[in-house]
Amino acid sequence: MENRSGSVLQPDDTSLRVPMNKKRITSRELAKLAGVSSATISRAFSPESRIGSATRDRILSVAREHGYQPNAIARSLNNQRSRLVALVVNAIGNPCEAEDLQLLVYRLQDRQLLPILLCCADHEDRLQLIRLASTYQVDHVVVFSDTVSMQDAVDIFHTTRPIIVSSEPLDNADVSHIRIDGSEAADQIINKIVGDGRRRFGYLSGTATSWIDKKRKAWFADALEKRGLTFVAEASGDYSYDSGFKEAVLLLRRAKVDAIICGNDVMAIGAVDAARKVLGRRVPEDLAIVGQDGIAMAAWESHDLTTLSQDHVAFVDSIVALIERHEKDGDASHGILLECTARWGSTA
Amino acid sequence: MENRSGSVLQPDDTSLRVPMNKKRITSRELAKLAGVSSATISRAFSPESRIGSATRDRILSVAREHGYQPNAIARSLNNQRSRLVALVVNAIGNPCEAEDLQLLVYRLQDRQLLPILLCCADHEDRLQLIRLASTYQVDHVVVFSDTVSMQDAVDIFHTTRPIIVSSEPLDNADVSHIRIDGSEAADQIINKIVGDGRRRFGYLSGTATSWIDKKRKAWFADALEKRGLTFVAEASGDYSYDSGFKEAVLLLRRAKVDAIICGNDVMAIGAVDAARKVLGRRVPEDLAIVGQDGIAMAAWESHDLTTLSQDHVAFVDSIVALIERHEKDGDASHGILLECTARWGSTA
DNA sequence: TAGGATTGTGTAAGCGTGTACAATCATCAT
DNA sequence: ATGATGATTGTACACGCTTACACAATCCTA
Repeated sequence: MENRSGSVLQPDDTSLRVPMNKKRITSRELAKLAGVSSATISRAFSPESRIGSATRDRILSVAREHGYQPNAIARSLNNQRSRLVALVVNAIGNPCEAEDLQLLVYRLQDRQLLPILLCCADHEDRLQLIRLASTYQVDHVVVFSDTVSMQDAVDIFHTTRPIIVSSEPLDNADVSHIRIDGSEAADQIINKIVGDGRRRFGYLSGTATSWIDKKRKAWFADALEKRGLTFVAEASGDYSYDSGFKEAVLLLRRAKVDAIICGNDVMAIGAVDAARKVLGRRVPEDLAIVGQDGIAMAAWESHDLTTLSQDHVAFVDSIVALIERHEKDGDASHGILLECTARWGSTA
Repeated sequence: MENRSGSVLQPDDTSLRVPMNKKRITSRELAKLAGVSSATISRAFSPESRIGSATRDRILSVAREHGYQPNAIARSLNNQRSRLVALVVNAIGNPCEAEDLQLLVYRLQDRQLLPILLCCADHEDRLQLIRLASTYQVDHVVVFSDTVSMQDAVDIFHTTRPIIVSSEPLDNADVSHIRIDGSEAADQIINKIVGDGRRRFGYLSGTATSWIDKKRKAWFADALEKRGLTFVAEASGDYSYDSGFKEAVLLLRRAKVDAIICGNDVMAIGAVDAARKVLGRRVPEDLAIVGQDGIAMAAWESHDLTTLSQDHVAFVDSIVALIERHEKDGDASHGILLECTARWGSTA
């Protein structure tokens, strides 16, 4: 406590701004300053409250002068409403999740909701992490990550109905969910590729623990089966470019395929690079490659990927719609179904 | 395939788990159940407290049984410590920010700190948004976005010393900052390109409101000047691929240049694509292109970009270090300087 | 065995809000 | 003129937790 340094010892430096290190002022102190009770302060800051408009103006002016803002923590404790939303995500390094997240955050901000971000991918104890977030009494939870089970989410957030993104039809009454279905689009894609005369398909899947990945694979497997075909080679990466690149090299070296379906776009881009630069195969002439997600990057000239694409705007709209319905009637659980579409590039 | 669920109530579905919609139990209620006072409950959950280990075990067991977790909002109100960190970002759609953010979030989570994410780019009233976050009594603020001024950050977070990322040397005692300097690396890059015989440089800058962008340009302009050169053409985008693509086309059509420096990697990739696909110029033979950021994608085979790269790990380490120093001694403000490095690809 | 130190627990007072209820006051119809 | 009415504001408590303080029980030392 002896060797304090910095601006503390400069009482002269009083600019017009609120000085740093000044303890935050409370509503009771502001009440003194404005000559009213703290209840009136509170009313001045909640638009629905009945309060004389002259009083309100005066209070707001004094508040501005002293840099007062109501303490959201105290308000949350009282209200039983925190205006916080937990977003449980695998990792935002993946462009697909980053793009969706970006959109969602904007939409939440517009509604004065603040997102708490939880990244599960590299966290050894996901549940502990999510449990921590749940103690902040978040108003809503959106689970993007398929590495945390729906039942765990329900258990941890007793009081909040989670919004789950999945590819399975769910019948759990305790959650609302958005189901992504790409079977139709996968069928179109397979139809086109088979129509081009290709018969030997490989699948390059993402993380093994991901059950969304299994579902994605099933969409294509079903489409192949309808035509009397199956995957003749398989490999498994981790959704990263590097893994797509490496696994594609291995797969192409050990198996004769003329088409590869990849678990996501980033891996598909890696696979294209591997095929062209390492194996010297022409894409799409010698080898068709298909991604999944429909990220912006897939449409760049340098990639121009054919991909099973999700409608990102509709997706985020759905999440926001579910949040709004939960705010209205906390009781009901809802489900939304979203269909994917084929986005045609030059790689298949 | 038959699923298209609306809002369906299913009251019979009672599993063995903690039932949904059960109101969260409080410490006082748990105290009754465990036959102790609520103070003892609190002690059981704070490791430093003096409490009999038998009592603690019993309480923790009863707590688990009833799904009790201390309410972090109430705890924060009491402690004056929320364990929340505000991350003020432009947009996470940009891979550079997404990668840094990803790393940082992991590091915060390891320290039991929870990030509140604020995206400023498309938000009309940034300050209002940030003000909202400040009411949550966040323990720390990290400002990545150069669209919000340092002084605004200080004003809004009176009580918290913001951590600012900038490219200017700051002498504001109220903030800690991390300064990114790329002048040395820019000089190396220019040296190499000039050594290759190129003399006509163009600059493709990012968002006009960004002053980091100005600084980046200055690094290269200075390096050119040292060699008696200047930028002979300029254009301005918004850090996106599309803008990089479009502006590069325009720039290349109206000016004769043999090298383009871009404000970030994503724009550089767009410029490369434009040069090759639209203008039919060979990169790097006819035209050198350089990016900035050093995102993972820049190193992909399909791009193999030469770029002025930041050390992302060191960057995030610095932020974490500043946070830890602030936790230790809230009084002092600190500064950290990070040098960029040149990362050589095949585009220059 | 006494007296102090140590340990474990309860009591009560906040932390900064929102809000039900009471109180005040001006307005207005009778 | 008077009581009813509605608009404002103050008072007091609750939200769920932590912690200073008090107090009882146990332990140690001489």
